[in-house]
Amino acid sequence: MSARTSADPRDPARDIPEATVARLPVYLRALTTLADGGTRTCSSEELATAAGVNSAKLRKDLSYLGSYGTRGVGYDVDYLRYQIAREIGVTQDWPVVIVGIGNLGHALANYSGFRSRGFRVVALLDADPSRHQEVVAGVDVRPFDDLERIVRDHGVAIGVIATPAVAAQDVADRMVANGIRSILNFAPVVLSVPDDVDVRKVDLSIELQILAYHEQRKGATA
Amino acid sequence: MSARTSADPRDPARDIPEATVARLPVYLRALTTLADGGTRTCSSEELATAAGVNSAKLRKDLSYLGSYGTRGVGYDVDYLRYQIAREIGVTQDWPVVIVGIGNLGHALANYSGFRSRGFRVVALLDADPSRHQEVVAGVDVRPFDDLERIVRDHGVAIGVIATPAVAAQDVADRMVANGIRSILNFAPVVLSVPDDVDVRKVDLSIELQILAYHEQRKGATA
DNA sequence: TAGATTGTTAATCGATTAACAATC
DNA sequence: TAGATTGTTAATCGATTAACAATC
Repeated sequence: MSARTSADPRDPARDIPEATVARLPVYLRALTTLADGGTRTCSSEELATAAGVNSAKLRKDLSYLGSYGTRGVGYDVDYLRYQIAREIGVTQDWPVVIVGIGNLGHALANYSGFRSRGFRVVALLDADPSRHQEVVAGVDVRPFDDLERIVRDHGVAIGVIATPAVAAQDVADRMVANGIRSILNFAPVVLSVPDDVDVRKVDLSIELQILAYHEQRKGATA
Repeated sequence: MSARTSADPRDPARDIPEATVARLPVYLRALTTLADGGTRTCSSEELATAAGVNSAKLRKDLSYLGSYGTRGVGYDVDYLRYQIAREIGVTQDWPVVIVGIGNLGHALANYSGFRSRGFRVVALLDADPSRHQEVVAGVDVRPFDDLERIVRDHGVAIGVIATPAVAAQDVADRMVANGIRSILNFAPVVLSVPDDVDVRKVDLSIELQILAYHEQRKGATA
């Protein structure tokens, strides 16, 4: 009778399928857009359209969280939004550290979407001493060696790697050594980390290559 | 006897599973790293490790392309690299246009990984006239209205959207109107486009939210 | 030949979808 | 009650994996 296999959707230890987890932030954003537009209630059909999925998938996904709609009526936008935010964990504030303040690091530090969605950039780290005078997006750029102190002082659990490829594994090792167990990696390398560390990667040129593959095939059949 | 359902892996019109297509660029990068390090031949086990997958999945993926290994020996690194590059379509050069030259647009324009992987940024477009004097990464920033001419002159098939969310749908509509059928979207909105247009999205805060979900659960069970 | 490693098969697992009973 | 819409079921589809025959 492990908590991991509980069938009760309100059990916080049950597993939500990965594909569903990846879509919850999309639903959250769609609900926020609806709320900003003055919508108080919506059907699964409306929300699905706003999120770019079909309504069967949306309802199936929401069923893993619990039963937050009303049959014959639909969903209360604010209520559902809160439930999803709570499920994801963005009702609390997540301190984040960004390592590597090149063009991409700058863009990330300035990205307002982080703050508005529950993330707070508490430090920007760079190995280059000539950058340690800079202030980016109101945050001081600090030496990479400050990582340990910053993780401890702010309780950082999420690290973002925006360094060149050659530095990324070292940065990841140091993050892991300091207790960070969730890493968002923009460097084009496969990071090797312990099993209990989560790495998500964003690789711009991989995305373009996937598009190129399909584009090439469109040309061939057209 | 449709070409779409051909079983011959060398038939260029057959379908490769999406999950496999998304991993081919990873294999390509791993092979390039191996080649740069002087490796001439590798086993599926070595390549799989370098790419961060298991060897059964790697071999299954490669089997969709053809039979490019030698039993008992492994794969010739350069040969396999060429075959994957050809399959993806990055043996040719893809002209790309980037719209929206904020922090992220700058980072994308300066990203050397595009050029080295078969993509060439032919134009940077921005709606803000005060930016039209700028030169970023050796490319002039032009008015958004130049899109039609640039797509025509350079044969652009891939567009990158790095504008604020409110502008993204308009930009997508204009791209589609000008014949672009592959879009990489960094704006946090669901784009609505015709069926024959491919959209891939990169959403930084969604990636962080997925990490936050898992991080929250780690805390609960630890 | 003996050892090594690919390419393929078949079983399993997870995700998607349509349909509809439950119920507001 | 009649109409609308959710939450769930069950079928289908696609992806992963282990095992191994083929073959260098």
